Amino acid sequence: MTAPRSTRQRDVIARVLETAEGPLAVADILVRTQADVPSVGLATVYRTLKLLSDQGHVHPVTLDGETLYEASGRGHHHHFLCTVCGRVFTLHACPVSIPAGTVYAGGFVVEAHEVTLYGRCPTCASGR
Amino acid sequence: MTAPRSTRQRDVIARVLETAEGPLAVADILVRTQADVPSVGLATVYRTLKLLSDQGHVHPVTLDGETLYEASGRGHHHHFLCTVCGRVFTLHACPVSIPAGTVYAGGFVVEAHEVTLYGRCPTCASGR
DNA sequence: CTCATTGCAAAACGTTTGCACAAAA
DNA sequence: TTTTGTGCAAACGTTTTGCAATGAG
Repeated sequence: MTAPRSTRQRDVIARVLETAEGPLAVADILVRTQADVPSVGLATVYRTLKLLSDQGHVHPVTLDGETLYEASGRGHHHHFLCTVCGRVFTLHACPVSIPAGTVYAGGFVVEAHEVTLYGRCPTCASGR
Repeated sequence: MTAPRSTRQRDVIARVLETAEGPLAVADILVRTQADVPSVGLATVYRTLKLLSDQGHVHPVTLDGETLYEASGRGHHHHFLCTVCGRVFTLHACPVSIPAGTVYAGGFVVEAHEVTLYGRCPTCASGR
């Protein structure tokens, strides 16, 4: 196999995702990348995200109609979207127990699941 | 209040959604509507979907990056996306028990939840 | 040198909007 | 008539792609 050549842009974009607290919008990824590589363009961000996705290092999360990206390999988790401030949080708790291969609801073989919770985050819930 | 005037297009689009087995893509809604009203245009479909959404008769579902629409008022349900045939199914079973108001994962007040299951639908699972 | 990667600008795609015309009241 | 709804085409924002120039080996 041919190992992809390492490039500054790719490394920076990968690190932006890896160090993020949660999933990021493309526009967000662009500005964070430009903090290190000011000349980087939008096309490169999109191309790199596709490449990293194909390699499995990153994956898209569609949340509330917005496409965000997050680093893979962080273990099983879900997302919480605060209906007040709009921020997205990563929750490592899981309210679902359906092992892969479970036959559910009359014949549906479940391989994976995704849960999105909506409500008030700790900050917004405390009235501040 | 002014009751919206009934129109053929609107009625047909609403009925398309109401009689659908699950959420539909906009392109799908267009062709199904054109079966009854061949002259209908895409803009009218979008405008009508927005109107029906604002009235609460219909709501968008973003699934796997695609925006689909389904009729409201069908009770609590979730979606199953078949990884083989790509079809979306509506499941009235719910694998989550988090009543509204539950404080979850250390301070997150949950008001609603959404679950998407991935796997093989009954047809694809039976090897046909 | 060769060849993958980049930035830019143009194209493509899904969705929205302006406007003149048609339909309903 | 007045008013609302419609179709078309243009506009819009986001994502993708063609291409010439750059950068790495």
